[in-house]
Amino acid sequence: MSGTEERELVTQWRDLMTCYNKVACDLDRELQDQHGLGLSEFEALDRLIESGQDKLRMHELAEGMYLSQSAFSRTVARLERAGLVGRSMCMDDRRAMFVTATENGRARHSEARDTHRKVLAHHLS
Amino acid sequence: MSGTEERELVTQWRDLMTCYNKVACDLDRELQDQHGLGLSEFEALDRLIESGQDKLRMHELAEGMYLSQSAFSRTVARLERAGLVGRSMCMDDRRAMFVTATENGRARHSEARDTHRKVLAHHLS
DNA sequence: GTGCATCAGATGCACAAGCATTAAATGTCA
DNA sequence: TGACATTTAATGCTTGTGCATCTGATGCAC
Repeated sequence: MSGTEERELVTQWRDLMTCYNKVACDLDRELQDQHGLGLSEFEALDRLIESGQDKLRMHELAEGMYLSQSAFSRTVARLERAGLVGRSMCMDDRRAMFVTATENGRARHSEARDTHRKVLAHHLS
Repeated sequence: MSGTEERELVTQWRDLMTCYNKVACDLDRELQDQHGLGLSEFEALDRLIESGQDKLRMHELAEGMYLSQSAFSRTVARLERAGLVGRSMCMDDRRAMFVTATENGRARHSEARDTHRKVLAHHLS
């Protein structure tokens, strides 16, 4: 790997970090201030509702998310504590838990969605 | 904003999150395991050494970094505790602190650099 | 000079993250 | 059936982060 290639790689990575952190930070602040939702909370809620499914297993919802298993588990716990999702047993596999959006959850998501899209539009191309 | 545009925006953002978190997590783990350096620690050390300057003010070094002021302050404190950088008063402006890489700091950076570049090359185009 | 805004950096605090571990249910194979 | 590995999700623990605040030093206007 040449020195020039290295430099480009590092520059690319730094740009990525800067961009990600700017957006994530701004997004988190806006969602928190205006809707009382953290970034990962919104993300989980968003994916749950947009899946079109009434209920999803934890594992299915976690799929494709950027969080570790433990962080995800706690995120859903926070959403549940806030009354935005409900959890129920899965009878087919009693290890698994179903997650469902509550009415409050859908309402909150609907409100927060605009903020989310607006911040993204502002930062990304 | 049309629905299609929205979808693209969200997809773009999710890809960015996924990519960033994969790289950051992997990078942090490798740097930590192999060299006892956290991601931000390496980043600060890297920028300090690559600046070509013998010493930099905290503020100058923080410039362009993705961290908040407090997080950056603590990062340098950790580096100092590890003996990788030194801090000294700036006589021109006694509010400011100079940061300098120590011999140990340069050595550690030199070792870690390869790991860093390798992980980046593996993940980024 | 005095007063006041501003700036550099450190710190108290609350919280979300990852790692390792745990508990219980399920799968597998003899 | 019984023993053992695997999977699903939760939890104890430590640590890094951002926000707000604090302490000093500097700049500026009067």
